[in-house]
Amino acid sequence: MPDSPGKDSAKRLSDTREDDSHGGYFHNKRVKQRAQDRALQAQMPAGSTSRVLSGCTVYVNGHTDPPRLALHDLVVRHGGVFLHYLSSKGAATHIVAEHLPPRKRVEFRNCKVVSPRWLLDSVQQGRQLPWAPYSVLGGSAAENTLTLAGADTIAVAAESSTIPNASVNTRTVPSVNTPTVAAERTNTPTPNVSAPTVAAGNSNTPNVASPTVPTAPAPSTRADAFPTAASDPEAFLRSYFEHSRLHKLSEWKARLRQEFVRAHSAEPPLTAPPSRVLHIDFDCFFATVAFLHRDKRRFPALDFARDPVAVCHGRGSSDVASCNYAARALGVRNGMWAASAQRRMPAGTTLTLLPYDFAAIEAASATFYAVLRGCPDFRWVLPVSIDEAVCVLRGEGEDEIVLAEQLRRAIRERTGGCTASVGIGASLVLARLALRLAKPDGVYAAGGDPSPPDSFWEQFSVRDLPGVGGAAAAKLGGADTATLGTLRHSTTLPSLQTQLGNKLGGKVWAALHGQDDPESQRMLLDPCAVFDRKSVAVDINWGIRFATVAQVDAFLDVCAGYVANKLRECGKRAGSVTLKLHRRAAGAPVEPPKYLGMGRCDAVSQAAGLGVPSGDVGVLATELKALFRALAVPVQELRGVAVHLAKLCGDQEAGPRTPGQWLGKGRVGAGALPAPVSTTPKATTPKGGAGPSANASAERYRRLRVSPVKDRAAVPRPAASDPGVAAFLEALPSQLQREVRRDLAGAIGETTGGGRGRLRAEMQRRAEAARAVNAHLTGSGGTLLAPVRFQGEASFKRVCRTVEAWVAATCSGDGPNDGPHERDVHVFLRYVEKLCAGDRVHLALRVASLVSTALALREGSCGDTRAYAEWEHILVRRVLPVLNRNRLTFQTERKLDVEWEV
DNA sequence: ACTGTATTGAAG
DNA sequence: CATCGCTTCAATACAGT
Ligand SMILES: Nc1ccn([C@H]2C[C@H](O)[C@@H](COP(=O)(O)OP(=O)(O)OP(=O)(O)O)O2)c(=O)n1
Ligand SMILES: [Mg+2]
Ligand SMILES: [Mg+2]
Repeated sequence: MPDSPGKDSAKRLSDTREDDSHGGYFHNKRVKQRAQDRALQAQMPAGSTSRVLSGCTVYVNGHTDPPRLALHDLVVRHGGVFLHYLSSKGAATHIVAEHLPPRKRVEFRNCKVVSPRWLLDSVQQGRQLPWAPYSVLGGSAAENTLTLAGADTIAVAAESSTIPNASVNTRTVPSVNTPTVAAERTNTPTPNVSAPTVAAGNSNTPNVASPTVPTAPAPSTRADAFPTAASDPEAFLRSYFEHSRLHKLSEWKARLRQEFVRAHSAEPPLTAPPSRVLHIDFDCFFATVAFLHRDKRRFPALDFARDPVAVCHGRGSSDVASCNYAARALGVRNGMWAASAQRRMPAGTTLTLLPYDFAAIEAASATFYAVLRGCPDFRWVLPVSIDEAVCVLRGEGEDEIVLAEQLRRAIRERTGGCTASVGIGASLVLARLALRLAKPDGVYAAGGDPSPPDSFWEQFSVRDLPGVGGAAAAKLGGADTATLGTLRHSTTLPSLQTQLGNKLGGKVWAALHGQDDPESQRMLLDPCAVFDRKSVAVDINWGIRFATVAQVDAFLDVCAGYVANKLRECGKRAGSVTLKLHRRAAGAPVEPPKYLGMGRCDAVSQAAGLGVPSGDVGVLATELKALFRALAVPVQELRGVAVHLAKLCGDQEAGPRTPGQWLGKGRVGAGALPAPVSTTPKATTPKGGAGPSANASAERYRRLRVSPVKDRAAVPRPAASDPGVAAFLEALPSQLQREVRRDLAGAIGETTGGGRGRLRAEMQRRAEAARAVNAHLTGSGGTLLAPVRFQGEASFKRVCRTVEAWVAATCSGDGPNDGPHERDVHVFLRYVEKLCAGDRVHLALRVASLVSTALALREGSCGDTRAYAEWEHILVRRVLPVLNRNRLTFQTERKLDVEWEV
């Protein structure tokens, strides 16, 4: 027993409590370890952790798969307590083991002894699952039903017997990926194939849903039984991301990068690139993990080296995430559809489709990175993805092949049989190419001075070069590009640059000489700068089907919430937001071949600057809704929605033009920014029962005239502008600002010259957009908007005309009777409020901006400054507060650069 | 010559 | 039943100044 038995029980008790402040120092190793674990979790990126395992105290007994190291990471990451020693049986809430020898079986007969699967599945489903189905001691349950987070239900066969099943594959697994017999790999010593002693799972594994096992239908009736993007956007997004491999790949990558920066940000960049780098990558990663963790009752005799295997969700248009090398030999590739893969099977051969096992993938990756980070030969372990890293060697790496084999072996043994391959070279590109030759389950060190010999290059096609995908390969296309061996002798730098563009041409040219281009080298010299996040986004291009604008608005709210949360987690704010939409292409079928897929689409996007960097969900949602209307994709045609935030700056950091500018104006100190519009009380509104007095208006007018205004270079202004109206303008979503300015430019005759190319396309798009927007606004579609009436007018367009006429009439300049009548103002305000209440803030914004446009136009020509001042007052003091009152959809945070009071 | 935005392509 | 087609970044083209 590692723990001293002499400890008094009070202290022992405190070990299992949350509070460790009872003493001035830690009393034993376990407490210290737990503190380390908490610190460890605190270090982990916020989004990657959870409280799923809180309340669990886990002890891992014996050899497990995934290994103790990976389980430790898992438990700590998800808020559990990990015990390294078991001082008493009661100390742990759960004992995790693959199997127990008879003596332990007796010892633990009253404990919850579960297979590691319980941890993996609990984390995956986001809640602590019942432990009984995972019991290692054997339960009596015949069948249990687990409810997934997404509310689908699957049948789970519980382990019915504890007797080691002779029919289960218990032979040791040296590796599942057999190396190719490539004569070329002469400098690769044959991998040591002496059998490690990791058994391939003893199968306490519950039967996880697989593509070939239909999931039991839910009782339906519940509205959220099958959440769709339209019916329940939040639940839809959660369920979708739960299942999306690409989402997870991106999320994992971001997490790894963040962890790297956190660990290494203090280190200075290198001044010269390292002399050797080692690129390591799991072989057919998802497929290998899925095979090793497969349901061995369903697939007892599967031979991973000979039988083609692929990982996917479904069977027809489902993407193959990863396929094994047996499948690749038959032409199957990652990313291919399952049906397409199956079509490549010769007669008599079947492709086995296995389900994803995301939790086991994470566990294997944790082991992989732990092994690499524990290697003292590496200066840095640069994460490339969940299954791949570039290791920067400290020295010349004399025994690099031996080292590589040691790593591969450690990883294989500690992941229960996942093989990784290693490529080594003098540059990133050479290591990458070598990795390709090494696969599967091998090592290849690229030599040659200064560059490898022709025999090396002849084994690659241009597609093998990093940065060369389908499009670039097609541009090269010619005969001399069959292999890199011929290409590197036949081409020239200018020729490559002509065909591929300046940068890619140069990159390929460098690669053909075994060198990294400067951009790629940045990762080796200053990885933290490269890994520092420069944008935040969410993309949903699956399951996007809407019938109404209101549904899209609700979806955009969820998107805004998602990115705002992500921003918060990484401690940043955004300076701009982009909405990118996919729209069914003309001629594409309404329902594409892929279930709920996007099909053939056109993509359109538009950005909006936020003025002041923001992370506020209300600001983002408002902009997004305005952008959606600007892009004017008919809702029925929508197939994809993406929100990208850019121009990030730190949470605390001042935006590009905030306090400095205020100080520059000779104003107040840094803390004295004006109050947010939304919180500006209308207390100061000179509301003398009727409209504003002429005096008050004139006074305000003068004051606003001299008050400081935002940098005019940064925010271009309409030719005719007044600070008061300009301030109002700036409070609007930027899309509306843009439209107002464009209207002004058009009206004043500052039209921009006609153009060709993109401008023409843009004009066309605008015209189409105008029609679509009209369809929204006039309500001609009927289904889009219930009418809100103004002066008996339901058509928004005609309302706009009425309002314009009204503004014109009140600014005609005939003296004291000029200015809007208070009763009209009241009616107008009520209309604006109704629009807001009817969830049509965008229309309210539009009609309000219309007024400001009309005013700005008139200010130049006829100069009734009194009427103008009254209007300005109405806009700023009465309309804006109404708009601001709608906090969810309108801004809550943006500040106006105008001094309202003083 | 420089700026900013929209679009494309690649990667895993 | 399907099925879960993300996300980040560099480069480029083009328009405006
Ligand atoms: N189009 C793709 C490509 C990859 N992946 C996932 C599954 C892969 O297993 C994992 C790692 O990608 P790799 O490019 O490393 O591919 P594999 O590991 O599957 O094969 P290998 O590395 O042996 O070529 O990423 C995916 O889901 N879809
Ligand atoms: Mg791989
Ligand atoms: Mg990889």
